Amino acid sequence: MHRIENELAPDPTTRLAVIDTDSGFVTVLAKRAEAAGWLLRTSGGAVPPDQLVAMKLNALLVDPAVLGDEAWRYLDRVCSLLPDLGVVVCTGRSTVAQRVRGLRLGVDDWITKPSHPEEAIARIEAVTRRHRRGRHETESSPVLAGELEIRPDRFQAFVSGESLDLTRREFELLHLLAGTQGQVLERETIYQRVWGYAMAHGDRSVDVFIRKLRQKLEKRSPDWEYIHTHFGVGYRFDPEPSADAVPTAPPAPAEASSNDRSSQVVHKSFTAA
Amino acid sequence: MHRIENELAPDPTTRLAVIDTDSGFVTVLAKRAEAAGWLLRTSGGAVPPDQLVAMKLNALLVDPAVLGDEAWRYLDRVCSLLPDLGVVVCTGRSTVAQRVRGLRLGVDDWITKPSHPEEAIARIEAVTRRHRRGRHETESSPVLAGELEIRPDRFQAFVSGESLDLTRREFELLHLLAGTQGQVLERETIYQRVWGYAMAHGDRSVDVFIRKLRQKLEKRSPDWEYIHTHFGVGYRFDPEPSADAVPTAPPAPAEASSNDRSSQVVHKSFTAA
DNA sequence: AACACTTGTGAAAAACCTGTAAACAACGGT
DNA sequence: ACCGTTGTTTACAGGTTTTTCACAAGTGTT
Repeated sequence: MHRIENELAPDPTTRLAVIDTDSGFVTVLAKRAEAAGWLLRTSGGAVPPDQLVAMKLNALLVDPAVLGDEAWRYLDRVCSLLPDLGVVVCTGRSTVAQRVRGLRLGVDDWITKPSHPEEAIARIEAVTRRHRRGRHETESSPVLAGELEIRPDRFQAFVSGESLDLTRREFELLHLLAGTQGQVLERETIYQRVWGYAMAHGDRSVDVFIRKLRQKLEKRSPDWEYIHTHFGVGYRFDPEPSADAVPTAPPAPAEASSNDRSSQVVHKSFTAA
Repeated sequence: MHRIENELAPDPTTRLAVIDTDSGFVTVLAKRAEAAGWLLRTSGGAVPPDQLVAMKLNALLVDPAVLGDEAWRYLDRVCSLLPDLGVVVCTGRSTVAQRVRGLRLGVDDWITKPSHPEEAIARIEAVTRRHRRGRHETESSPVLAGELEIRPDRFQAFVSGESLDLTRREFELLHLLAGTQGQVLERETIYQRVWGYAMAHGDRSVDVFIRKLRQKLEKRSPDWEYIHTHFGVGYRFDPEPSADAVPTAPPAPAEASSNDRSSQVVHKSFTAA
């Protein structure tokens, strides 16, 4: 079919932190980043490296001016502590010597203000792109949800070790949903992210795949409900034990239980917009 | 066909090609590059992408001015064919739009003349640094998998001392797979890593080599299955004894078993479902 | 209650993927 | 230039997945 290559959000989760006090610049940047579907966090001062680790960032944009005397030391620490993080420095004036020093330290790109936000974004993209290629392509950290274990490295989901036998599309749909737990996603959004291009009007593919997913989930994990329909809107992924599940039972599949709604929330803490 | 020589060595040095006619700039750069021990090749005009492949470059510095009208097309082709190549563009004047376009295309950095050679070098370094990190080390230590012994020092695999008679490609494919045991690798990834450049759409080389590998594996190690197909995705290497293998045998192939990194024995918790 | 619209469902059709074999091209050595 | 080996391309059969479609069932509104 026709694919309307949409440049928007081919990568669902770029996590960027900005350390800068130039509010005008940051605002524009934030708008652009949001449009691209990035997760953004801004700070007006140095963020301790261990906090950066906790944020699981892909890229960091920093103006050393806000770091004061500690700037070089800070950059050095960050770069050597987080070799997988893309670091872009954005300064007012700078000398060749400074830039060379920074780049040698481990900074990936160094741009100077006034800088067009679009270019900053493009450079951050370039840096993270390179980065992603370096480290093993696929985002391979498993996701847990209800009884489910979603393993990107196998393109498959499991319940207590048993595969759901998902096809590729099914897996990608599930992975997307699980990655945005608790959020209602519209069909258009889902289609765009999973299929990679814009959904044609009247296309029911998403519904069909949701059904297939529900079937396979039901088969392996009968006592949980994962995908909820929001009439007129879309779908929401949120694992919860079925109302009609046998709480105590002789053929007790009791082992589950431990997992309750509040504990799933893990991810969302990042978007402290 | 000129080529930077000596493909045999693992080659820790940076291999850089420069496409530019600014002899002054190039000369200084060359001096600096030589001092750093880099292998350098310069050209006054576009170098066909397949020649770039043969050069096994780490980085390419190019002034689009010498490419004329073809510049964008050329950059696009090079970047998509060689996603692992660090590409730095170096122009006279340029607009934000041009730089953004370039970076989006896959260019890693874009600097403008007049540029201090030291900075150019530093940026090329930054661009290749990323890349090198991800590059899996050409380990020469033997790998054990099922009944297999894979010996990179011989470019060959053995079963109880007997060679599988793998060709070079076959060996590299097997080595890659064995090095990522348990993970599903997509064809594109496999091709990229083994062949060194991007897979053309519709290329079946990977499948064909998988079959050859399977044949040779079957011949020497009939009771094991090594390569698993994941429909719509790719292949996964995970040695496991065939279902139909003779469990007890006088010429007992029992000896294997050492390898359990990919624990087939999934922990089925007492879910008496 | 009737209506317009949205969503669930099952099955057929179309598209796609993989294993296989064989032809073809490129290369290296004699 | 010839020949065997290695790597690439192509064609096809058989199977799997994805898309499409018609209709049933459900939801919210007038």
